[in-house]
Amino acid sequence: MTTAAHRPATLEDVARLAGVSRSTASRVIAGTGFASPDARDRVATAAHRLGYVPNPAARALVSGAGVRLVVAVAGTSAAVLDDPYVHRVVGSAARVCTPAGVGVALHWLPLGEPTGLDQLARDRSVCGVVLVNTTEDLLDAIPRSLRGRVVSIGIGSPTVPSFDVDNTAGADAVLHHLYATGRRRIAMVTGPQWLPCSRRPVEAYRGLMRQAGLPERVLPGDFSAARGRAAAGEALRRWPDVDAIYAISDETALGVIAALSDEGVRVPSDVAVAGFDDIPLAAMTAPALTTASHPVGRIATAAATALLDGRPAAPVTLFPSVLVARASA
Amino acid sequence: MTTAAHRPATLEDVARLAGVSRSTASRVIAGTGFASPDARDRVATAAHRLGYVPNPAARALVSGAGVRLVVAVAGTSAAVLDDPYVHRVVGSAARVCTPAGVGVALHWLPLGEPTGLDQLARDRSVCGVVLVNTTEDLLDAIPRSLRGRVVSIGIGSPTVPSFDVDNTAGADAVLHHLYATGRRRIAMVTGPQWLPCSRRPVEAYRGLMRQAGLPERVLPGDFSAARGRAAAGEALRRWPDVDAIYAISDETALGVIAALSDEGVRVPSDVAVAGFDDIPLAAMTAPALTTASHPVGRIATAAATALLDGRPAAPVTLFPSVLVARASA
DNA sequence: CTGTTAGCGCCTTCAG
DNA sequence: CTGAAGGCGCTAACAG
Repeated sequence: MTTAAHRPATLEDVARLAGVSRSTASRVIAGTGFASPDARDRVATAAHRLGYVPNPAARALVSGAGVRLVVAVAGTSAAVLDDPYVHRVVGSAARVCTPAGVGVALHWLPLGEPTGLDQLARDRSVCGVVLVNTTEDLLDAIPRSLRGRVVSIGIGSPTVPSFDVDNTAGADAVLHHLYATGRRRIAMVTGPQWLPCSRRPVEAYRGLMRQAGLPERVLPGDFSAARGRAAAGEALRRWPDVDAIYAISDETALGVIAALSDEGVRVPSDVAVAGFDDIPLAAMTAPALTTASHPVGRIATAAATALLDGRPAAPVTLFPSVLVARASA
Repeated sequence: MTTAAHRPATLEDVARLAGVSRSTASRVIAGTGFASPDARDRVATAAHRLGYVPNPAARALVSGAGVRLVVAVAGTSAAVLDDPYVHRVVGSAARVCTPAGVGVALHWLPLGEPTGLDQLARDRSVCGVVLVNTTEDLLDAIPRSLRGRVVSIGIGSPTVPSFDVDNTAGADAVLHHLYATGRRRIAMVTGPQWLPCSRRPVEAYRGLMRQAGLPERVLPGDFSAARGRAAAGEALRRWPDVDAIYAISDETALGVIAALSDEGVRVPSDVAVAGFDDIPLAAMTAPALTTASHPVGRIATAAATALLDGRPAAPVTLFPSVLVARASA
């Protein structure tokens, strides 16, 4: 801790100063194996005085561990990597990986050609892969050698633990809220068709509409605000009596509200609008957005932690999605 | 590319299959040094057939390079690491670092005790540090051994290249817009006091107000939407004639608008509101937010790229901040 | 132009 | 309980 040595101390330096062998120093610093209290103490002191910081790269090399955790995002174009959702996942992952000496990498998995995973499987610096926007095809394409080192934020499989929000329950809660507050002409803006986890809310919607004897009005979406704007216009045109629009993303919902306002339609008196995610700004818009929460940070943290821990995770970890009733619906 | 070998191929395997030495294989794969067209070809073929992927950790170990790029964020609490702005920086950095086999780590630098940097300096797995929320104290505390491996998103120093948005010009543009559209009682909500780059807009504001003979009305802020809500109330109470509120963050501006709406104050007819950043949602709120753009992604990309390239960057790289006039002001 | 020779910093059997 | 020895996968001088 004293001198800012120009050449950072190595384990060798610590061992020499402590008057022990590298092996012993290694044991006490890694906290593995035996060491006498005396040795333990001298090594600790030496390490402290030298300001010794272990080199994760060397450590990984010898133990075959890997120094990078890869966030692999499926999508139609590399632009998915700029998505705020993806950034939240990467940020949260980086935060938990840092203390372990692991860095985070960000990969794009082009939809329909899942060979990208093969390369990751052969990269010995990769300690694990977090799949985002997981599809069935993707799960099928996971190389055997990656087994046990892959988790999914979204759907999983017998060999790939899933960390996900309870989409169905979240959608149900919002839809019930809409119904309970008197809405009967409810339109829905979906997520991307190819994304499994955006199908569940649609099923929930169709089920409830059918059950209540209400018309089904589905508009395809892509989670974007721009799509929300367009979808609102379509909804108004096709179904002038619409009294609620449920979007599967807060961004989209805000786009819907913006378009509605432009058209002179009032929210929520004329048309109620609800979203999904509860992004930080959802509480700050006018009107404040009614939505279901989606703890992205906690999910990503759990997924990354499972990988770092190494031991097999539960097949499915579901995070609750709770209704947040605000002004927009 | 053929077999998904259970044990990933090493350079040794490639060399053997190609019938050359490890060194030669290394040269053609790393693209460094000489190699006959023949050797080059055979190694390439072998590597391809084996699906060889170099191990960045081993490579870094021997070349002394480092496998992690650290995003180090100064702040009063570790909660800064959850900031959307920070996540954007990390995401963008991860994207450019990935092809280089470098992972991204995320560190919190507690304000006022800059010893965190010492530890980073001694970690041989760190190839570079991107400072976020840089303060003068932080710049002073950078260990010599880190020189040339640190860049700053924010203020810099003779030894630390700065990548930043042109705050002054951005603030000027917004303020002039406010003035040009007839606003004369302009209040401002600042960023955190300790953050150097949030001081420049304040100076711009004071300068312009003084020059125009208008009253100075400054409210301390912290970039948060919650603070925006509170600040709007204060502004209304202290200066009932206020006709514009300029916040140094879009989140804060949206908080201001929300509070104003709650109070029955109309935006922009009663009070104009402007922000700073142009976050994606700024165009989707009602009213759409007038702001100045802040290309966080490009800035972070440039900063990370400079570190990866290794060669000294320009002392200051300024990104333009352009006025985006929408409905709120 | 190519192969040989040394390690990078660390962990992990093994004898002692 | 401890030290000696070997090697993780790769690159960087060197001689040939």
